[in-house]
Order: sequence, then C-alpha cells, then structure tokens
Amino acid sequence: MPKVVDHEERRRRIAATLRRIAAEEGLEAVSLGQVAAAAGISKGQVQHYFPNKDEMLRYAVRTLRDQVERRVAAGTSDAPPDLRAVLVALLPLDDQSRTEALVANAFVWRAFKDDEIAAWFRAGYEQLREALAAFVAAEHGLTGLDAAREADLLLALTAGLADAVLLGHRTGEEAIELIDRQLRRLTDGG
Amino acid sequence: MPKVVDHEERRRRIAATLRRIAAEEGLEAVSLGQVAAAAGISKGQVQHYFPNKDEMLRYAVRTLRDQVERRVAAGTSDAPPDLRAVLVALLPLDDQSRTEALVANAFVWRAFKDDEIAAWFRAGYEQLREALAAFVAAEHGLTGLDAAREADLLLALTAGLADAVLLGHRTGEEAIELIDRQLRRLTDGG
DNA sequence: TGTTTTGCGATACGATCGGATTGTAAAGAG
DNA sequence: CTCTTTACAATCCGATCGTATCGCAAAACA
Repeated sequence: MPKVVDHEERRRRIAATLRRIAAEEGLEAVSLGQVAAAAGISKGQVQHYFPNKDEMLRYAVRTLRDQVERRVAAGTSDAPPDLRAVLVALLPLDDQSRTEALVANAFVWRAFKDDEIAAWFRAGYEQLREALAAFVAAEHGLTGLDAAREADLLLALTAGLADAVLLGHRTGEEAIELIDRQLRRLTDGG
Repeated sequence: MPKVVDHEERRRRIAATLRRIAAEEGLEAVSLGQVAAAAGISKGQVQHYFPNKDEMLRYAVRTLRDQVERRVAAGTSDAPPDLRAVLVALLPLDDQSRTEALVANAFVWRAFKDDEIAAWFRAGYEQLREALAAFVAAEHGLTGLDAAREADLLLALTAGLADAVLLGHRTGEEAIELIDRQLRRLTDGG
C-alpha cells in the first residue's frame, strides 16, 4: 500500500469545508467541485473519500452533531453543569454556534427526504430532552413528569429563540432575557 | 391586445404550483421546467409572467404570507378572537398548515441571501408579535411590557413546537398540551 | 526489482439548470 | 383588411451539476 493516509482525518477535513460552504452560501451551493476547490484539493480526491454526494452530506451531519455536543459540553464544564448554561449554549451567539445553527438549518430539509439524516436529528433532540429534564428535576426538585414537561417547554422555547436570533428577528441578549424569564418562573413557582 | 388574461391570476396559479413542489420535494426541486410541467404549461409561459426565477420565488413568498394570514384569521373568526386559537393555528396540524410550514421552512435559507424575502419574514414576525401582545394584555390584564414579554415567550415556544411537529419529533397533541401548560401559567399567575 | 495496490489528478459524459431568442396564432386598433 | 401588440410554444445556449473513467506516481510486498 502507498502513502499511508488517515482516511477519517481526510473525511473530517472535507466535511468541515462542506459545512463552511453550507453555512456561508447554503446547501445548494455545496457541490463536489465547490467543496474540492474550497478545500484546495481536486474533485477526484473528494470522490476518492466519499462514494457519492449523499454520503458526503450524511458524514457532514454526523460530525456536526459531534461538534455541537462537544461545544455544549465544554461550555458547561468550567462550572458545574447548569441548566441555564446549556440553554444559552444552544443559542447562536458567537461565530462557532452561529455557523452550527446555520448548517443545522440548511440540513433540516434534507432530513425530510433522508432517513439517516432524520435519525441523527431525532437522536440529538431526544438526548437534549432527557438531559434538560434531568437538570430541571435536579435544580428545581420537580417530579419526573413535571420536570419532563418543563424541559420540553424550555427546549421548544430555546429552539424558537435560536431561529429568531439566526434570522435577525431578535438579539442574543433578548433571547437570554426571555430564557431567564421562563427559568425564573420555575424557581418562583417551585 | 389579444386574449384578455388576468395576469395576477396566472401568477397566483404558478406560485401555488411552485409552493406545492417546494412543500413536496424542497426548494431545490423548484426549477422553471419543473414548475411549468407541474402546472401543465410551457416553460415559455412561466417566463412570460416572471422576469426570472428569483422574482418568481419572491412572489411565492408574498402570496404564502397572505395565505397564512387568511388561514389564521379564519381559524379564529367563528369564535371571538382568542389567544390560544391563534397559537394553535400556527402549528402544522392539518395538510394546509403543514404545507405552509414546509414551504416557509424551505424559504428560510433564501431569506439569508434575499433581502426582500427576509423583509417579508420579518414583517410577518413583527405583526404576529404585536397581535399576540395585544391578546395577552386583553385576556390576562398585563401591563404593556409584561404582555409583550409573555407574548414573545409564547411566540418563540410555538415556533419551536411547530418545527418539532414538522420534523416528527412531537405530535400535534403534545404541542397543544405544552402551549396550554404555558397559558395556564399566565392565568394562574395573573 | 518487478508487481500490485492505493491515492488522486484530469477529463469526459449526459443531464439539467436559468435565461435568451425566435416563431406564431390570436385579437383589438386603425 | 392591415397592422401591431400580446400570449405563449419551441428551441437553443452556455454553465454547472454528479458520476464514471482513465492514467499515472508513489509505496509496500514479493
């Protein structure tokens, strides 16, 4: 065998370039040629590491999910894990999270037609639901069912706010204020 | 002048076909040829009524907004206008509203690159915000600022739930229950 | 030192795109 | 009836797409 190459590493680099293009110009701008050019490699090399475009897109979604998970976990790791910190980490407030949100948004439509991508979205959603429910139960001493419902409210609220921030309908500060307002109700009511 | 034709009517029909394709197969499947074929007309006719594809897409967004506005208004007109009814009308629960939500979602990305489309989205958002704030103030007797914030929470929550329902992460019933839970807080707390 | 296998650049292919051009039938205007 | 304008069909164009194929250099194995 020739030139020993880390296949995963190549794929990750290509996927990262793909996400950059998707965030900047939309999924429709993602073509083999564009990705190759932006990554500074040849079209042939891209083909060498992905059997087709769909697989390339799926891989980009998988690694995006990993990236988001790592970032959210990192954002809460300096302090003890905190419900508020997780919710705020889900908002597109800096370049990194904004790019992730843009890419996720760009991929939403793919999820309707690609079951594998849909499965990744759903897994992320469920994981978040459960994590938030655990936080609510721990921080506000609610019983399981109530905690789950409050977590659902917070998750949907944060998702809606994230979209609004992304579209420029609200500022990040406004979104945080609204999250705090909702959290305050839990504290006061419990 | 030959064959007297209602230009607006033709444009509306073409736009409706465009939205149907966008809802079923995504915006990327929307091409002049596809729209023409689905509408049972020639490519030339589509070109005759829209100077280019972008204008066609913009027109489709404008008429979508009208359609949503009419539906939400109609859904609340049999009974006296009602905060809960408006929020529920925003969820993708039947074919009509689901299609609208899908199309809106498909157009979100366009809004990032097309200022005119972004303006229509923003206008719809602001209109909804103000309407909801008025409802909250009227039904729960809150002062202006509190009413506006509660309306913001409800709007973001409903938007997040609408997305979750659309993606199949939740059922419509669950979404309605969560909206009711949030509304109950306003009633109890006020 | 061949031989084989892999990495990857180059290029060709057919399909499809948005847009421009051209042709023509119909219908009011003169 | 002639002329002009409009409605639309048909076709062409250059660009770009995803994919297939070909060719060759590098490197491990024999």
